Amino acid sequence: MASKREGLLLAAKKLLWERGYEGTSPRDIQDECGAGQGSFYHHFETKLDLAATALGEVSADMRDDASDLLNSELPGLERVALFLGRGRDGLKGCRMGRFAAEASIAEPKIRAPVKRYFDHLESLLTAALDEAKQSGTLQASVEPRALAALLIAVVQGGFVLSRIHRDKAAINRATATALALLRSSTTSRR
Amino acid sequence: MASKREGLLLAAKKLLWERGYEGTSPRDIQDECGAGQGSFYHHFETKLDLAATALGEVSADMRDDASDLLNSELPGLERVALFLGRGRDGLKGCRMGRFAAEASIAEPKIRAPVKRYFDHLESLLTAALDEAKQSGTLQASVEPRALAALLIAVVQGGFVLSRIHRDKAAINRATATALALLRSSTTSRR
DNA sequence: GTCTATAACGTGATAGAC
DNA sequence: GTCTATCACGTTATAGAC
Repeated sequence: MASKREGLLLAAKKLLWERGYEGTSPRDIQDECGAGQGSFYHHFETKLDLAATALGEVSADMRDDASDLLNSELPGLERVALFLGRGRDGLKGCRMGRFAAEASIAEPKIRAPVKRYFDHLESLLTAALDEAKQSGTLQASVEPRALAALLIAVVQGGFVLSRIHRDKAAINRATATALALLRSSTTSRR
Repeated sequence: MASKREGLLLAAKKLLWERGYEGTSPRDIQDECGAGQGSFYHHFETKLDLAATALGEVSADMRDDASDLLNSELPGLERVALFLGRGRDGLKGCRMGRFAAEASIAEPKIRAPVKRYFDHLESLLTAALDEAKQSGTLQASVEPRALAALLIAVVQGGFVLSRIHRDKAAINRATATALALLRSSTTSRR
């Protein structure tokens, strides 16, 4: 029933990830999934409308993934280690962060799902770091919220490094170094 | 004499910073500096050619700035502190790093000046961190080169945070936190 | 719901006058 | 060197048939 609609959404998610909003035309999306102009504009009012729907779904999926990873029973710092240590392909870019440099980020419909993801991630990391601080694993001088933002920046900047150096692992070295630094500023060292 | 040529270059530098390569048309550049099509294609073969020239100059300027900042007489860690602590307007984006997410980064003429800047910056930071390690200010467990890449990632990711949260100071909080973390993992604490 | 045809506009570049 | 006119093509969308 909603076959073409789902196809268009799937194609949009793929191309928005690979090329961003400005780099993806309605025509590209149609060709990707074998739909015509009619299907596109029957199911979605504009390109922006389709992109907003697609990004809303991607944002929700990514928030769920982050929750699964950061809400475990493990100690706070180990949950953060899991987040930093999960392998990433730096050449693909972040499906949310890639829009930061685009003009399209000025569009509320684009920015909303993106910001919602980052706010959610920051909350999860802050909670984990706060727990680490309470338990004495982390130094008292660091503020969990500021530290959470820093770690998110490392991941986003890691994507930049990977793309520039054409080295998909550069981002993983950056996150590993961040974790090492975090652990080295830890109170309990046995 | 080379008045229009210089005007075109200046306009290109400005617009490439604000809108990126794909977001800037030859027409935009002409209008920005009051030149016609003729001037554009007399002085530059293509849009890519003009962009490469403009980015080459911006890259050189930025490398010089970085050298001035990081080659002082100060102790290694203090030079790094100067780099991290220099205020940035996170909403403007990095004139080199902003191309990382664009398809244009695949063009050798675009990528070359960008990569050259990041390589230079990494060398300068590595040297400063190496000195800090030699003098015992920094822990022996951290590798200067990996740490340098991490700090560059923090700055680039800081731009992403600022743009997404519409908070030009978000990047400065990220770099300040990175410096605090670096200092807290330091050996000599008086 | 899905298709093809078409339109209005912008892009990147060329031609040729001055 | 600089200008205006023009071009082939792509983009975002609308119209109307099936």
